[in-house]
Amino acid sequence: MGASKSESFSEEHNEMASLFKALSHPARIAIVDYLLSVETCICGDIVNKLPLAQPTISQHLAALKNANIIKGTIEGTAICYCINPNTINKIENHFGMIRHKLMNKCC
Amino acid sequence: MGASKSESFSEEHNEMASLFKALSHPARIAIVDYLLSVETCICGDIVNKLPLAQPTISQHLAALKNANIIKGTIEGTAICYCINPNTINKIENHFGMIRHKLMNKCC
DNA sequence: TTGTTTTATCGTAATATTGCAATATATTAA
DNA sequence: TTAATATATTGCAATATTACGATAAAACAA
Repeated sequence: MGASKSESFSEEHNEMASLFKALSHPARIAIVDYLLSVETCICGDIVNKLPLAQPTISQHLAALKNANIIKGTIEGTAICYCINPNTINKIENHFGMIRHKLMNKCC
Repeated sequence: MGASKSESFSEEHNEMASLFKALSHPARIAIVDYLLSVETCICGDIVNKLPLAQPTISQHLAALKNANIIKGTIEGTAICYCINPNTINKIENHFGMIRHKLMNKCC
């Protein structure tokens, strides 16, 4: 007891839940927001933008990277993180499906 | 240590994170999916559709209701849950913003 | 009233997340 | 090589989530 019974749910439901879980922390929303606000795919100064220690931010970045929401490429000693548009598309499609099904209902 | 430093982030970032957190469990995705699949806003048989005990489902429903993703109206001894389109709109708008910002970038 | 049905809450155990200091790793510069 | 810089990992404590049995609460039926 205590552990999530993810085996009991469909792969698609688990996948969407994982994507939303990756976005379920304000620091990770802020990271995505920051990555969208800079002209180029800017790197490690995320640490200076958030009120969290470097290891904590590294973990949040790893969570976003693990969910394929961002991707990072090594650039010298720094790493250049940027949004992965494919994953954004996937989430948008999910809500497109919800929107479509909602239109056929009253509520 | 351990607790989320939500005070340190903007209200909007916290709000979006809360919405995504409400959707970050496969059971809750499945509940939303089920509510979208039935013609009318059907009620308590969600319990029979998911491999979870009734108290657990009640908690998941409460989490969705608390995030304003679903709303429930008392219907005799049953409760009729259905999707709240306003909250779906809010999330869609967030991704609309992301989409808009992404278009002005290369990555 | 009593019994039935439906949903919510309590209590508790198992597990997961969050945050950070300390440390490790990797790349560049000198 | 050594030093400096940038990011990742480890280890641990605090907190949060998940799940369910037991029980409570609310609405209706008889």
